[in-house]
Amino acid sequence: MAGKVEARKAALREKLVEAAEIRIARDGAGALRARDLAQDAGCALGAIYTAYDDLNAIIMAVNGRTFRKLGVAVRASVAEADSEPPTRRLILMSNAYLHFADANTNLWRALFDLQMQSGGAVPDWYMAALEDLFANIAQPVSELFPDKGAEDAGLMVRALFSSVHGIVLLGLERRISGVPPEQIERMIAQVLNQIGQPSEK
Amino acid sequence: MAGKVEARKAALREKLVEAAEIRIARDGAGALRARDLAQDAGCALGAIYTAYDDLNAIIMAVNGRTFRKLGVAVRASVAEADSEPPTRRLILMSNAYLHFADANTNLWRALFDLQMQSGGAVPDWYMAALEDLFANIAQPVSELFPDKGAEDAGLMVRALFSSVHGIVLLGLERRISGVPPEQIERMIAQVLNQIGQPSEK
DNA sequence: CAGTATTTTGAACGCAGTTCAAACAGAAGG
DNA sequence: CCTTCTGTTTGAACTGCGTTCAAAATACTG
Repeated sequence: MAGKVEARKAALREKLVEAAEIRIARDGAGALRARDLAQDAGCALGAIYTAYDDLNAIIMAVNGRTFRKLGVAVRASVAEADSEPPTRRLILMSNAYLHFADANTNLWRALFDLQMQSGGAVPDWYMAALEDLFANIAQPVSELFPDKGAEDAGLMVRALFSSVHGIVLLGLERRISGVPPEQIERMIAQVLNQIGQPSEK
Repeated sequence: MAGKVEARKAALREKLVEAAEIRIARDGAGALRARDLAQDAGCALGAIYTAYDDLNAIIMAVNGRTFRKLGVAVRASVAEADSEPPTRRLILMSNAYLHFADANTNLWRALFDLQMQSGGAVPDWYMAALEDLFANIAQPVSELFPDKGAEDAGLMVRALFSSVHGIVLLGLERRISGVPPEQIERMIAQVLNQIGQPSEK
């Protein structure tokens, strides 16, 4: 039976990402240790490297799961909000983004903590996951700025995502921003309401 | 002579930050190695730890210099622009921020890459340097939103800084954003012009 | 110049990620 | 049931890191 070995390896991969996810969520991606992981997954140290190229690959696998959860959270925030005005929908999604980042800080940080040195190329599925996130805000943006061409609209989508990301990023870094979490929502709303306000004719 | 030893230590500290700055600028803070640093500074490995607590403290010292240079660049961008409208001044400063980050990517990244685990507290001068950065944009913001109270204005200042920071951060990460650098300016302008537009009254 | 205090040094320690020779388990043949 | 062969699993060992600290070098003092 050839599938037996495959199945075993798949089970190991699964156990490893699960263990890694728990540890990253608790202590951050920087504190992930191969030896701890082997212990948690009940495998030998070397076994890790039969399932993944290196620790970074495991972090990337965890990132894949995190992206999925983040996508679910963001989409859920506007699932029942079709009839809300676009600015309101942007705020709902941004707040969902904020709350996800706040509740899963270490996992969320790992998403943007790609080990910059290693290799260089980001996997395709990673880019695709980001595009998916962008896609959520493309609709409200096109409603807000119907006159913009495809290129400008695309830039605006990225710009808005990046803005909210920046506010959440520095906002959650209490030590840096000095802003308590409950005020981050207000900052997002201030910026998005301002952006979404109708132009003076 | 007691000052002799002090002077020597001060010279060593200086040589170490300079060497560290060069290496960080070239290879990033994550690639800084104690042994390389000792070689560059022409001192023994252990000597590093007579001048600084650890490598992190040296990175922080480099961050101090980077903050000063960044402050100079941002202030210079609006030095002759007193009579420009506030939105225009915000855009000028943001572009200066972008260009500084683009030209000194590794040094700039190190500013926000504080080793989150170590200690926890950020030094006072670091917070003060950030406040200085914020202070630059407080003036245009108060002109744009004269009705906002002190608290809301403060939040808006932080929100705008964070937004621009986010746009620059993800924008410079070509692998993530897929946006060529010359378009980042357009994103910033789109967002700030939108925010600065007069309300429909 | 001897003796003492201070500073500087780099070998050594502990702890990482990763490798790979050896131990092992399973299948096939005798 | 044992032997051999094959592919898998293992964890000791290798390398490279930040950091320490006993010893060597240097500077001070009587």
